[in-house]
Amino acid sequence: MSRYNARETEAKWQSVWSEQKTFEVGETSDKPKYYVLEMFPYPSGRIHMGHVRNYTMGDVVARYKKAQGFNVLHPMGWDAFGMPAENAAMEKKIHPAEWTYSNIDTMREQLKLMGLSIDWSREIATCHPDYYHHEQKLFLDFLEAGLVYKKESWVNWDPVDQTVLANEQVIDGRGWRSGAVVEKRKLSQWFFRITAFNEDLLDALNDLDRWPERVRLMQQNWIGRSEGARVTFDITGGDDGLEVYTTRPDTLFGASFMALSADHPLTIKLAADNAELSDFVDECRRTGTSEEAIEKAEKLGFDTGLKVKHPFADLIGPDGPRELPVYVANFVLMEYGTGAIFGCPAHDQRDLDFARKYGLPVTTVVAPPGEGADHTIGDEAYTGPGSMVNSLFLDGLAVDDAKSAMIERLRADGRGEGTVNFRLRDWGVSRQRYWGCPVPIIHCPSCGEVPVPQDQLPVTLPDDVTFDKPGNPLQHHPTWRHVTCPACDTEAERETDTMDTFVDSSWYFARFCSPHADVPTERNAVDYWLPVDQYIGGVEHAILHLLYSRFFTRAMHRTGHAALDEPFAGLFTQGMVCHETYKDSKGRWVFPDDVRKNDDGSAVHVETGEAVSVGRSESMSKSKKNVVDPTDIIDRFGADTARWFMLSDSPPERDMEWTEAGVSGAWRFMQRLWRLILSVSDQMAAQDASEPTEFNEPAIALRREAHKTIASVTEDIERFRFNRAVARIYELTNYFSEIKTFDQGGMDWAAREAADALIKLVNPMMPHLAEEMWHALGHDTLLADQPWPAARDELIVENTVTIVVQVNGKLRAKLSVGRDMDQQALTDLAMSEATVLAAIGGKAVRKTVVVPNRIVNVVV
RNA sequence: GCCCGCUUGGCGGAAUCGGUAGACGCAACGGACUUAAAAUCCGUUAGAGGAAACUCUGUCCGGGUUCGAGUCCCGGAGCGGGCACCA
Repeated sequence: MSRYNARETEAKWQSVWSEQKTFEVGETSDKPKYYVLEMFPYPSGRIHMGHVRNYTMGDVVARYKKAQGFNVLHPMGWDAFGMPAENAAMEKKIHPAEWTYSNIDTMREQLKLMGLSIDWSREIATCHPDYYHHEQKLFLDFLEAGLVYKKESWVNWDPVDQTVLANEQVIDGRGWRSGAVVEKRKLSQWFFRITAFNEDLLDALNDLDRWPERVRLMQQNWIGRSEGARVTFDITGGDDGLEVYTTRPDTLFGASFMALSADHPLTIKLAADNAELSDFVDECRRTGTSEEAIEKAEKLGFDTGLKVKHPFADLIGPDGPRELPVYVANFVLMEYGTGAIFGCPAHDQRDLDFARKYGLPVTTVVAPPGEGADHTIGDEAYTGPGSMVNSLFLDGLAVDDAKSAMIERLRADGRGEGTVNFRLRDWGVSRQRYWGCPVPIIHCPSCGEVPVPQDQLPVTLPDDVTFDKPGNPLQHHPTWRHVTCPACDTEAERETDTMDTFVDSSWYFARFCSPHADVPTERNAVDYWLPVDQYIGGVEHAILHLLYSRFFTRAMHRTGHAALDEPFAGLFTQGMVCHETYKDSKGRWVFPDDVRKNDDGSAVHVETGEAVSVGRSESMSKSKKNVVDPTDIIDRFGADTARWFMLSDSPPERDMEWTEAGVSGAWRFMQRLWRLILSVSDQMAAQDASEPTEFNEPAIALRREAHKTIASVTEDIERFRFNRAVARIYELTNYFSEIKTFDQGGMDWAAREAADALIKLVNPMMPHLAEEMWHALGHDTLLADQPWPAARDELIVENTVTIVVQVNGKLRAKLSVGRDMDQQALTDLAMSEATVLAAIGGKAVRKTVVVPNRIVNVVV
């Protein structure tokens, strides 16, 4: 019997699908639409196993939904702007565009080897002017709608590379590339007003019922809504008021100091003629922003000498906090709240540490249950519930009641109000880089910031750039930025900042609906396809990309480019692909390909024969060399083997381990299934034979197995339990393999039915093999166009059931009886079993619990 | 520090309405076929006792609810993830 030749067969069906445009779709179908999308790849060079896992899952869903009768959109594109292309330009002297497009060509070919059901006619690359043209249009529309603005802000500045760095690119206070100590600089930056939607972005999370709970929680925390109050303190001997934000207005009578951010306007004003304070402010700014730096940084304050009056000073006795000293403190952030706080040491740990350090009073205002006004605070602030003390009109109230009472009183006195505060900040998108979408703005000395007129879009990147000096090549370009002002026709300059690459990926799912349109989105197409019904990708994008996309969709809605707010109706976050790690005796990482495992589990280097130590399994990464090249696997075993293994064993949301043994297991199954279909094919009924009226027992049993499998695989795919679906398919295959003859009592017909069903169930996972088997059984249709099989419930019901007999909850016997047996008869039968009687041991039966068709539990 | 998740054989994992723990796969072991190997096929495989029928113990640990708990509740440990000078 001939072995299944994956390489030839896969190439054959891939070209058939391509020639017949099997997966190309339009908007005019009668079928309901279904949009399946996997996060598009960055063209880094070659595809990796993470891509294979991601796109296999998406393809299972896409092929399954197509079989279920949906008009399925399943597109692919390239997230093609970004730093690595510029790094390659600097290191390898190759133009970013050339590097990127050549990577795209390589990766497209690799992806095509996987046999994905993708509509390649919709392919896009974000670095192509056809794409970023429309991104610039969106930017200008958002600008007009007030959703884009420019402001000065503090950024991480790398003085060597002369660029702004994202927080993630600052490691231990140093630039990740240059190693230079990062400075904080105030720069003019473009921002997207994501905070315009903060309440809605938070509330709408509740309706995303097909998103993982975890991701919704992460976004919720990121948006960070808190309820509190703004309170104004008057500066003693001045006209100005200082406003603070607090979530604990109830503790206002426990206040003992006020602290300002180093970047607070008042701080800056004071520092102007106070050298000591000015030095302190500089010191604060030098403090690293890394987690570690913050952890280690001492809480420092600088006493400005200023005092503020407590809002209720008139009510407070001479011993109370009528006046508070004003400090500048290194732990107060200008970006959160108002950049100023009042400190209540008794009920906030950080305030307590600060108060102890600077000898400030600590007054208890919340007494823990059972304690009174004389309760004293030691080294630990009390943050629990209790009743108010030392707080005049709040005394005796519980914390929550005191909060509302205080807010009400502040409002009545005009001293403050209850407010909601968000942690979420506007999205700074300016990057001083070449390989990104140019911001379509012209700076005119007389007109200010002028949008590039529609008919001058796109603002394209110049090709002739150099990367031989630090900074933004667009700045160094001799002519590119010199233009005339569209408004007044005098000399002006282009904006040389480009946009954060997260902007590119914030709307690509919409562009896929009408990828060749001369506007950002064709409304009939986006209205038809969006939202994405199933989005699949790594959990590492749980916050940024997914939040930005949710913002963008709202902004596109507001500017008329779409008619919905939520881009992704369903989201699935997949786990990573892991592999064992290997190191040689010198501690250098070794590729799995260079390792040979011995039977005892030890490992040696293939070439040198030197012993290699086996480390724990970690997510595949180039730096640890624990990577396996997907095309290598596809070349040796076929794409179907790789796909099948990806789906086997591990639940898709969890990390999986890639093993050679697992791959060969998948390959063996592929061969086994092929042999099974060939061996039974000549015993099957003809394709068009009508269903017999009678079936013998083996035929009924085979049909039951087949229909049970159809039902559970369908359910498993619907619920993203691919590992279970795989197990069910193994079971049916095993069952099928044990039957030796198919020639009587309707068995030939049942065999045809079961084989067709099995092939259709396997199709989303191993489409090439399935297509080949389909044709081997004499079908002349394309399996990719065939409907999903329907499970017939009446064939699944079993007439015989197994009843478990327990005594005091312990298994003692199993009975095989007819379905729906009378409870008393069942109990009698159970009580006649020797093992049951032995377990009862002559004791009196207290009661018997009977669960129909399942269990009898005798309690003694 | 706050929030969230996970913990089941040698391994990945099934069992999620509270009702047979270990489906399915991998690995291992034994056997058949073969001059031999590969491939394939058959069998065993949670632990302990027993010739066997069977019995006992078992789902991270300690309690609890229940006729019955991997599953529900309380407390704890370990691992992983998110957020964090957030006022």
